[in-house]
Amino acid sequence: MTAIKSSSTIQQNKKTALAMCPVTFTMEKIGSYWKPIIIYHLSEGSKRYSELKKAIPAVTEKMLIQHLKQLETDGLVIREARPVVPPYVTYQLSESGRQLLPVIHAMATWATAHM
Amino acid sequence: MTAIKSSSTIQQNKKTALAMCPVTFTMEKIGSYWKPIIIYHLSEGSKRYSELKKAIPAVTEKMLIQHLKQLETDGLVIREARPVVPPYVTYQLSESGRQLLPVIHAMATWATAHM
DNA sequence: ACAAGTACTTACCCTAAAGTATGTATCATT
DNA sequence: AATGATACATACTTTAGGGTAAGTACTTGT
Repeated sequence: MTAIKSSSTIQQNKKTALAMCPVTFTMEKIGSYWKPIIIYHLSEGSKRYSELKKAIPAVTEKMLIQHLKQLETDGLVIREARPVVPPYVTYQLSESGRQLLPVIHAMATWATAHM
Repeated sequence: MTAIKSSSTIQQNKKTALAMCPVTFTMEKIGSYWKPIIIYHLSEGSKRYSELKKAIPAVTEKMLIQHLKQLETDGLVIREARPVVPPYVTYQLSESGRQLLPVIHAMATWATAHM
């Protein structure tokens, strides 16, 4: 987890933008270019960590778990770990995560119309 | 305009993500946290540069024109300059820019439901 | 002569996000 | 005893985005 300097101007601007702009709030949650991809793949249903890795070959492991953790703490995905060896961990969209799908879908339709 | 290193892995990953994921394509166009705000303010209609500046006090001039230029070259906004002094420049959403409004709206509704 | 207004432009710096590489724990299998 | 599989963790480096500050052009008003 990267440490953030809450005193920096960037963070201050983000704060005010967040307070005033709901769109920016959503961007905060899904605004990296890996997160929408992860969410998209989870829209098909629950997936193991290794399945996600296979489904998204370009992502590095660091990025993958980093974003999965963020999505989890943001309440968008649910992590389930079975206490077995080797580990068996699955990720699935939460309710608010699923409610993001219209957003994802709206973006996808716009993109396909304008690529 | 910041020079970008097209050889970097980041850019390579973006390319493959763009080719495969329409959502990422949309993110490329509106994925900074100023762009959605700018688009939102232009959704009310054509605005002068100085009006946008007043409407979004936190944005610096550099960021504002930088993103306006990008939005223009991406075909999302239309710039009109009247050849007068002092300059009179207006910005408005293009057709594809207006078609983004459902996306913005979807994000806003999700945000207000989950803040 | 000089300030003011408008729409930029440019040079420089700082930070957060992303990438690279390597390491860890646990048990089953060979 | 070594290897493989799984799901991470962590130290270090690079890069793109954003911020700061200052300057430009052109004309009108004082």
